[in-house]
Amino acid sequence: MTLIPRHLPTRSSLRRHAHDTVEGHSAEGSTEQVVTHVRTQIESGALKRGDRLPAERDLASLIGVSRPTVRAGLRALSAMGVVRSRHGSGTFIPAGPPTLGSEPLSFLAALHGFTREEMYEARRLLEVGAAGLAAARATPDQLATIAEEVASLFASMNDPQKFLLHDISFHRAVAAASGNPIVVALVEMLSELYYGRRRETASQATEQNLRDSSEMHRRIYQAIRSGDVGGASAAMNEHLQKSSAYQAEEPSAATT
Amino acid sequence: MTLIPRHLPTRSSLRRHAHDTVEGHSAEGSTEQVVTHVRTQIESGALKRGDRLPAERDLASLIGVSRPTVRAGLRALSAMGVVRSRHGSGTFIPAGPPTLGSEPLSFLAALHGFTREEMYEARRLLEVGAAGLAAARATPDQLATIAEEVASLFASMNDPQKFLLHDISFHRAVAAASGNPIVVALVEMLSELYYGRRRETASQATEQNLRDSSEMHRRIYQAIRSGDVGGASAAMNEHLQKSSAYQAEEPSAATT
DNA sequence: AAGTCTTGGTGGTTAGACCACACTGGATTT
DNA sequence: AAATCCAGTGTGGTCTAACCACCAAGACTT
Repeated sequence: MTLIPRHLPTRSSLRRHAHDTVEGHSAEGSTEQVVTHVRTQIESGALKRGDRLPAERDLASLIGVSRPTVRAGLRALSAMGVVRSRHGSGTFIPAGPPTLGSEPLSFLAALHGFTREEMYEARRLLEVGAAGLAAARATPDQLATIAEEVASLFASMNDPQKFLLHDISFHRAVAAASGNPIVVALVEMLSELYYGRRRETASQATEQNLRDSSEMHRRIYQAIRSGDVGGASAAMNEHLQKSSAYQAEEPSAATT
Repeated sequence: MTLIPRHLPTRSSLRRHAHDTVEGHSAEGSTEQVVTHVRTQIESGALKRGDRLPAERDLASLIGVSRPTVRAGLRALSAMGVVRSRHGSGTFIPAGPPTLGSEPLSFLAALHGFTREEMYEARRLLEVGAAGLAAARATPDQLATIAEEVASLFASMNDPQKFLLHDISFHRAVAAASGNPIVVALVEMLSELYYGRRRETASQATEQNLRDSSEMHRRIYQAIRSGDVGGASAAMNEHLQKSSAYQAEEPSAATT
């Protein structure tokens, strides 16, 4: 038996042990405690959209962990979009519409080699349904937003990059008109992923492509406006399938 | 004028300045450098699924930041599911199928008060299409997996919790049969969100509910097996709409 | 009264140290 | 000789202490 024990209990380890005993959560890391704390505060209504979290130093003493640990938890929450830190001002819960962020999906795409066809297909499943819901529920304001984007599409047929931006905006507007915030978040996530990829090759689109695309967008809008659920779904379906087919024939299609 | 300048340029600030000059990335925080570094390594193929990242200390000296900063970046990547750290072993890129994780969506649900109907609707849009794809593409193995889950559903009609687990597994299996990894990831994300909520109220389901549900699952399977795209979609649509309606009539429905 | 400057509080980063865990390979034991 | 044990080494996890950069609001000056 050695005379000098290798692992003396330190202040921190004792504190940790006390926590385990009190909370009963088996093996919850200190960092997880921070995330759990914030989640609890949110679920209990103590933290709402737009609220500011306590300062990191205060959170540290409040939860009973060190500041770096608090920072680790907040960094994780920040990566999930739950929280957003502003240097010098504090850490806030974003107030805007629910958004998921496309970064995780973007990493997944790079790691698993998602193809353009798979991306279009996923968008198709989701947006065909979204267009149908929009046809049934769109408010006049939402219809106006969609109509504006259609107009912008026709107006930017000479600028593929600008066209792409309005293309995305159109699909977002349709999703918003579905009235379902989850659908909005999902469509936005996929749209951003698509935009990040398409941006590099958008200039390959011919003006004829853009003209046809504008026309298809217009048909989608008209179906939504007239409350034609089946027609809106069918038009969206046709649009996304044809767009995918167009891009498959572009020169750079082989690089995938 | 004070004799002692308050802000002397330090080594770190000088180094930071050099970075800005060299890279040209305006105002990219040190932590972002870590994320960007990993992303670059992934996109260049230097890091693949299952690979192990360099040790944090090595990454720190490699990128030119401190270890806590490296840890912050890795923590963010970990929250996005890009990376997973195992105490004592190292930091790895998960090797399994592409997954998004439902935690961000769960936070969003708590913050924005997503309703059960909205969750069911989002699932419906996605899974109706997924069922159609499955009918067109399912391999014999995938069909077998779906059939097994149907059998398990019938076998666990007396245990609502068990039934719920097989219910989720069934829908995951259908999504997997769609052959589209993005769809799989999205369906899984929504399914986990649904499971986390339904778990608490699953016991309220009557045996008649579970019997009907099993029967609907069976019909979905049969449509997929016979390659009936429209039938599979319609069956899935009916199933999710009826399930949503069932739950709306349960006693605890008012708590939402 | 308007502009400017100081001041306090906040997140961002660094440094060094130590602990807890996992794997590996040699020493010990059987 | 084989099985077992155990210490070493490397890894992520946490802590302490300190400083920097930024922001907003109050105090000061003009």
